[in-house]
This record gives sequence, C-alpha cells and structure tokens, in this order.
Amino acid sequence: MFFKIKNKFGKARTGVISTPHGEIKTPNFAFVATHGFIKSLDDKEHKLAAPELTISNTFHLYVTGKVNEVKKVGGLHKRFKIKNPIMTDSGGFQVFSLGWGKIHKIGKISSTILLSTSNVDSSKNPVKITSNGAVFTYDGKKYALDPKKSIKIQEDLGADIIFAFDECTSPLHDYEYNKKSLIKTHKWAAECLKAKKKNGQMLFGIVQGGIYEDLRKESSQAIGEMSFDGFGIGGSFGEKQMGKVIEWALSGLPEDKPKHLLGIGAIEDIFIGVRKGIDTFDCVIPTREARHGALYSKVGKLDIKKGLFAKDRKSVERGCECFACAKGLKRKDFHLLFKTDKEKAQKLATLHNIFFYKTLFAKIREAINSGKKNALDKLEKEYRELI
RNA sequence: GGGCAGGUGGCAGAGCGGUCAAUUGCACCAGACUGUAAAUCUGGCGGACAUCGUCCUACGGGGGUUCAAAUCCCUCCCUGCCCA
Repeated sequence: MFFKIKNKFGKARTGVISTPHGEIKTPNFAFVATHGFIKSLDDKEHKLAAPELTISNTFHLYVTGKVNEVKKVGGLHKRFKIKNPIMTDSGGFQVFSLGWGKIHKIGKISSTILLSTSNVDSSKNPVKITSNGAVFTYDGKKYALDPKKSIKIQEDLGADIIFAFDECTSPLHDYEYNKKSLIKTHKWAAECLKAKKKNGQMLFGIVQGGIYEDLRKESSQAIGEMSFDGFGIGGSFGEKQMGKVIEWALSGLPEDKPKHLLGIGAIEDIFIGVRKGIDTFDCVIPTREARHGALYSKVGKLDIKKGLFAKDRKSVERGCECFACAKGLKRKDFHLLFKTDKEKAQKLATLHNIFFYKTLFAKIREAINSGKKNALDKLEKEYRELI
C-alpha cells in the first residue's frame, strides 16, 4: 500500500504517501512548477524553498519540446535536481484554460453561472475536443493530446504521481455540457489505466461533474470503481459550493486511497478541503501572488508594493523563518526591492509564500494529529485575516 | 551683455490654432489572481456635484490677436547651453 492513514479527526485525516522519492506527509501542498522549477526560482533557489511536493505540467513540457530531453536524463527529478516527490498534471486543465477558459474569460472558480448558447459554441474554441482527445492551438501551432499520449508523456517525465487525462469544464458550462463531458472523462480515465505500462508511478483518476450533485456523485462512483492509486477532484467549483462539491466528489471514492484537490489553494478553501478529507492540494496562488507582490502573513495578505509599506519597518510575518525574513528583510525592504530589483523581489517573495504555506500545512497536520477537539478551529482562527 | 533652446498636471515627457482636462511612462490609489496563455491584468488619477454627464479652474506671470489659444504675437520672470 502506497498510502497509510495515520490519524483521523472527523473526516479530516493525516497520513503518509510513500513514493520512490520519499514520503509525503498529508495533508500537504504541491507547489506549481509547470516547466520543472517553481516560477522565478532557479535550481539553487528551488532547493532553498525545499517544497515537499511539486506539480509539473504535461502540456507545457510537451509543447516546449522538453519531454525527450527530460526522458533522456532519466526524468524530472534528475533533470531539475529535485529530490522530493513530484506530480505531473495530465494536460486536462489546459483543455479548459486554453480553450473555454479563454473564451469565457474566466478561471475555474466563479460566482456566476451564465447559461447561454454562446458558452457552448465549440466552433469558437481554440481547443477542439473530441471523444478521443483534444487538439490545442497554442502559439499558432497545433498539438494533440489524448489519454494514451498523456500517460506516455507522463511516464517519460517520470513523476511519482501522475494524473488521468480529463476534460476540465468551465464554470460557465451548464448541466448538459457537463453531463456529456463526463462520458468523455470517464472513457478517458479507463484508457489511461489501460495505457499505463510503467511501475513506480501512482496514477490518480479525476472526478468531474461541475457543480451538479448527481453528476459529481455519478463521477465519483464511476472513477472510484476503477483501479486508480488515488484520486483527484477537478473541474469547477463555484465560490459557495466548494464544500458541497468536494463532499459529492468524494462520496464514491474508497476511503483508504489518497485524494487530491486539483488547483485549489486559497487558505479558506484549504481548510474546507482538509475538513472534508482531502489529502493533497496544488495551486498557483502562493507563487503567482508572490510574483505579483502579495506576501502572506497571518495579519492578512500584504500588497507589499503599496505605498503604505514604504516605511514599514516591521517584518512581513512575525517570527517567519523564510530565507528573506531570516536575513532580516522588512516590509519596507520588500517594497523597495519590488521597485529596484523586481526579479530578486519576486524570488524572495516566492520563498516567503512557500515557507508560509509549508508552515500552514505542518500546523494543519499537527492539529489533526493532536486529536484535540478544537485544534483545527483554533488554527483556522489564527489565519482568520486570510479567510 | 550677445546668441540659442526651453518653461505643460506629483515627476518625466508628448501636443504646437478648434476633435485638449490635455497621448504616454513613472509614482500614487483601488481591485483581481484557485490542476500557470499572466515575471501579470483591470480600473482610477485637476476640483466640485457626481449615472452617461454637467459646471469650474488650468499648460511660468501679465497683456494681446482670433468666433476659438497649451498651441500665434508682445512683454516680464525663471532655467539650461554657447560666445564675450
């Protein structure tokens, strides 16, 4: 067994996923390293950040022609000098983000559901989706991806955990679209399992179904019955439905396998996920927002580029031991650095937010392991400014 | 003293008779970012009322030409460079 549950508190749980590159203590967070490294960091800085888990991307590594190069040196770990476990996403998200996401001008979380025929007019979609796979138009070129090919690439990349190729639907897609899409995603899931040849990698199946209870439950049941090593919950959630959707999506999955919540990572959503029984998360939020000047702290997210921080001599987060804070960088230093040396500022901000997230997850595990009734609530209150 | 070039919103810097409350950049303010198309994007940025909008004060000071001036003329002040 690759996964051991250690402690449970309600549905929340701690555990350990064993991989060829070490153990992942859960709950845990995969920092997004699309092209190999976390954005803005080089190999040394990546090492300094010491992410316990990262997730790279099949689509981007494929279209930038890096797959063969990675394969030749023996996989992502070797190519990028990464010792810790790595996941790769299948490219399923790009079916959405480069397709409907562009047309709908929207991310995977939305508070509005706009039902209109133009939202499903696939002639406008730069990604052509058929029952067999998807053809992307990207940078003026065409790239095809399907379950078999995605798995092959992911085997070449050699991550510890790989994902099934799915269709991530848009928040603006209606019930009918999601229902049809689900047939595809389930068919593709079976094809992925069949295509998998290599051992030593865990393959996670993905539950879809949008924000619709019956579809989520149906998908959960169908995917849950397949012989995946773990499961991802993908697709759109809607701002208010997050908890419910997770619950439905987990309803048909075997308890003793790891559950990953794809692409979710706002602090408040992490707490929701953990309480529902999610083991791992991944999200661009901590790293992207760092580059954009948002530094995480329990007293709130600091938009460090704002004028009010120009003379602020306080540290970003009291007692923070990230590389930058440990060196004595204060809020005003970060503020100035974003003006004088943006690249360096982005690196340091990235290191800070990674440290912040790692600390958060360590505390979440601690809270669950403590077995104390209010430990998670107390922790959540500590982070109230971010929720 | 002579010659030349200039003085535009917090700064830099366009505009050189009407379409100019004035391009653009920086700064500033507000917002966004959830399996990375984003090392980013979107608004605002003279004042007042404020919904498109309306009114006021504005392109160094003063005076003039004109239906109309940031834009043309005169004059004064200031700045930079060059020659004495």
